[in-house]
Amino acid sequence: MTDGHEIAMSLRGAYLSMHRQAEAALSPYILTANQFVLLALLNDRDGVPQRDLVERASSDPNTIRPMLTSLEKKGHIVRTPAPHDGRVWLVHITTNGRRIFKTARRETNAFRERLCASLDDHERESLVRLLAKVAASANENVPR
Amino acid sequence: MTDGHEIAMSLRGAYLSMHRQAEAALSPYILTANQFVLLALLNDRDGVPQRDLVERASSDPNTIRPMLTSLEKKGHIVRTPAPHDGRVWLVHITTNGRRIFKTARRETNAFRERLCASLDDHERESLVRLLAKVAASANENVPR
DNA sequence: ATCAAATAGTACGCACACGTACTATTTGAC
DNA sequence: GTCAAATAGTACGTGTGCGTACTATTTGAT
Repeated sequence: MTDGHEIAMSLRGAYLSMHRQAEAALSPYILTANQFVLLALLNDRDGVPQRDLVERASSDPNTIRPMLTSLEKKGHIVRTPAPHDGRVWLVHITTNGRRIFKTARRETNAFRERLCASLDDHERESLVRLLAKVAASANENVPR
Repeated sequence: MTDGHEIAMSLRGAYLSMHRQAEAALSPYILTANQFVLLALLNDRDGVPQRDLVERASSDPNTIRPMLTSLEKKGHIVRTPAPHDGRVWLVHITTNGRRIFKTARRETNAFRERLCASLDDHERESLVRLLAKVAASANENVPR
């Protein structure tokens, strides 16, 4: 029987292995895996509050903040105050940030293809669907 | 189409959500999720070199060492020199460590059941199998 | 027997991941 | 209009996660 402990250990093992590979693949571009994730999110949609990135990255304000500071120092992003809400800062990816991101993405394609290599189309879709279920059920008992 | 990026983001999201839940569930027992993993491994088989734990925990010597130091300080484990190899230290779980582990495991059953709750038997088995494939394909291009 | 290579572990540093506690600003019930 | 509650973000501390560089010990080719 497959129990919760086994699922937890598999998920942990797969994530850590993937994360190590991602860090190694990205290091030539002086980007961490997490910084790459932020740039990918901003490449899709920028000019957004930090809160938006926190949610899209499945992360936490206390984690995102120093990463944004670091990306800002490198010139990959800028933050501007939101016009209609004094609490909010909007995060924008810079031209430079977009360029670095696209280069890093292109040059790390092999990493992403390796992730898929051992799975057929149906398995990939299943995996994403099952992981989404796990994330949802983990999150649902976190009320506000 | 499900691509590598989508798999990576799902895996990241599921792992981080699960990890947060695990930390929250374990905090009353003054155990982190990772310390719990080590105690679980030692509960299954102890008197083992640190290297063995590193592999079974999908981890790294530099990560395991401070965790063992911390568990040793709490009296949950002890380390003894290996009789036949002067480089090796064998890690043993103490009676106290085993007791704490079993209590923590019992009291966090709900967390592990939540992980399974949204998945049927077949889905659980699929998920574990697919995660193992992902971990294997991530690891296989890490030669010695 | 000798010594280079391999192996187990340590030391230290950077980057998350996230908790608690805080400030600044906005919203909404009255 | 007022003020409590909610929201966005900051500040700081602990615990991984893992890289680089190191010591101690063992192994294996010669």
